[in-house]
Amino acid sequence: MTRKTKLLDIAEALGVSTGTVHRALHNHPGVSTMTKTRVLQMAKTLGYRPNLAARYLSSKRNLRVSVNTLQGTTSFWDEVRAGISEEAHALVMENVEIEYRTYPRLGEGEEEAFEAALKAGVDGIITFPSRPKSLLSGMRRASRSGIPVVCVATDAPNTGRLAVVSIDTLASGALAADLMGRFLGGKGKVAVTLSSLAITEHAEKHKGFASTLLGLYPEMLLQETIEDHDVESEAYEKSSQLFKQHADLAGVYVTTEASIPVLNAARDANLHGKITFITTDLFPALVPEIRSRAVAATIYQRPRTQGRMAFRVLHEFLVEGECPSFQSTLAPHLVMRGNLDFFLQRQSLESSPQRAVRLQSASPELVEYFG
Amino acid sequence: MTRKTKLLDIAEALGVSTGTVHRALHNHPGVSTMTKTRVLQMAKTLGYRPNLAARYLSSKRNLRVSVNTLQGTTSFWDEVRAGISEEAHALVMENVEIEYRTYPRLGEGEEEAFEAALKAGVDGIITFPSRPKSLLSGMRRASRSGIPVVCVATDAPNTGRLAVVSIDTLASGALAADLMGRFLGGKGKVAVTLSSLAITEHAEKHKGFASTLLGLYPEMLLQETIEDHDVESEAYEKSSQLFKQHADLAGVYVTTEASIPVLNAARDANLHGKITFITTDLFPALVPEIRSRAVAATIYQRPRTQGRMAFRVLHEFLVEGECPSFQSTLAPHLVMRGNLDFFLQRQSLESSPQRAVRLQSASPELVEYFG
DNA sequence: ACGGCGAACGTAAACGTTAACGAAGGTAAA
DNA sequence: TTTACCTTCGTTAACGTTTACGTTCGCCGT
Repeated sequence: MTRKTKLLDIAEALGVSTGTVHRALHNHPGVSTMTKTRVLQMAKTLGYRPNLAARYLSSKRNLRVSVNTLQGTTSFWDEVRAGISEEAHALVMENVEIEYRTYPRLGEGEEEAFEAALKAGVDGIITFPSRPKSLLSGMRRASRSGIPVVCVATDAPNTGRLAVVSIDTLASGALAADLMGRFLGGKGKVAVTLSSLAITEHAEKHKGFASTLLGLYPEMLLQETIEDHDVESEAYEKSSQLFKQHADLAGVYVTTEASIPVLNAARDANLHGKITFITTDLFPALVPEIRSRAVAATIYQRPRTQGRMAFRVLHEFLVEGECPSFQSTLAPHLVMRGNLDFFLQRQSLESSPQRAVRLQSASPELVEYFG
Repeated sequence: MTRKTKLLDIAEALGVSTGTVHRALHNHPGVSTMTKTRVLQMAKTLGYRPNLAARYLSSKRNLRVSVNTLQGTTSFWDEVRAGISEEAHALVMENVEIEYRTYPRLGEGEEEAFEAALKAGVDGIITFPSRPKSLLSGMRRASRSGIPVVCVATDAPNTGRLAVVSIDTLASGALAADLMGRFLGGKGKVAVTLSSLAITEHAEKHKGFASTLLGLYPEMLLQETIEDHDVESEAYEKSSQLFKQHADLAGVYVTTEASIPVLNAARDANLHGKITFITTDLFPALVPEIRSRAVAATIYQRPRTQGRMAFRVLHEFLVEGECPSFQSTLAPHLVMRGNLDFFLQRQSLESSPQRAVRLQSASPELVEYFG
């Protein structure tokens, strides 16, 4: 294989200077249409690919990305932010500044945060579009200005966003359904509780659950769905009512983040050991419920990995002008009593990443890490 | 925050030249002990961290890594190699050459491949130590020569290897046990088939399965374990015998790669629908078994991700002199009939990674990707 | 005293890209 | 014609590290 072609190769092949080639390749002003097309053509035939090391070394601009997420009452978004921060830190090469903009509740202050990020002139945005409609205008504008926006956890369709990183929602629902069917021996009444069918993410999980359950376990009965709008009291009230109406309920798939109120409602209705629960996410309050086997299984949405992926996609686009894919869906992890401890251990390990250094051949310049 | 300290900063602070600083930091000859310690001290107080872009741009040495794995009859190792290749390709910055050395069978040609890699003078090795004892001498030598070795899929203890990337084996076994217990309603006879208890990986899976099963489902009975040594006929014979001896067997956890012979033995013993199977890995022949529900669930070991992680760890060490951790364990994925299709779709997507480019702000230099 | 020889250190040219500045040439206004 | 001002392009100094090569020294042996 011949040496990699560089700017100078293109320049010499055309009898121009590297400056002209650079301007042509980057759509900078000051190049005639003729030479620009000639440069582009030659770049293509020579198979030019930029040397990122040289590019970074030369331009000391630092990228600024805004991370707009829910405030961290639930540990989910803390983990997402941790994943983003980790991946950003791993890119020692680059100089990335991360600005966190959080909003307290679903849809509250979401649009303002986005506008603030735009006004601040960031180079890219990672956001959780809980209310896609309210963000539509802002995201469209960002798209037109060439500012890439990556959605995490849930999609915002038709907004011109660069990419979306999320759990495979259909697969999550389908897995929950198949597990539920197996756990219950293929028969019984089951129900789903979720935040709101208006959110793409939850609607798809429900769809995956329903279609798989009906397809694989035709003897099972799916009751009507509960929407709690992420309000704990609403979750408790509505599920209490559900348990009252269906005393013979065998299983519940809880897609809500507010799974504790649902469990409490079951406990108060004296259905504690009688209902098989499959929940979503993994947070401290859920741990004893899994350990006591009140919850049969929970579907872990890997927030940290979602954060890492989101940043990686955005960064790759900012640096290279392309990104791996428009849609990155992760397979969820299944956590049960059996492997719960391994998960908790993994989490605690990840949150205090003690970097390993090999004494023998470590460069002396790295001694600082020992402290 | 002040600007990053560079070589020149250290040099000026001490009244020496950048060349001396560089030699001191890298243990190169030609520096007095006095100045070397002074440089190291100053580097630490100034918090020097090398600029990797400049480093790479300057030195055009390319890294060579050897990947020693099993020949790709099973799709597992093909996926591992694909993951390595993917991650290597993603590092556009660096110039990494990957040399694949494969051996036909477990322990056959393994040592020779390792010696060949050492003799070829590679900068790092990724290997699958199926017979850790046979590799011990070679790996010890590699360690002394400062050549990092990363183990994939299974560990090779006390060999001085840099790191190991594998599935969390204990968690895998524990998850299988908990699922088995739930599927079977907490009672019944179950058995385990595996390759060999001499392989760390399989021994740990068995340990996780056994302890979780006995701990969580005290009414279940665990029969003695079958070792098939990765020979298909042996797997068939021994499991046939098992089914004959225990006609009331309720479930089998198949950790072997040779799960098909076990399923066939059950079919020939007319136990087809009566036994709940939990298998390992996901390969074409297993797909119809899952679809027909002969296999209740399979534990997917994410070979591609293992490959990616292995390369990433090795690369980070080669470039930065440190690595994220000595032990990277991945959580396995659970594949059932419900989410099978999503997994197959994901695999096919990953194997033909169609890169997405955003037309609007894509640099013209990237036009080549459209072809 | 001379040459030779290391050890210890300085010097400067690479690596490929970016961006600021300058120099041609042409056109339009004075 | 001169002045000014574009457009189009060439020139060059950064960016921080690596590395080959030069330069001092002091020391030894003849």
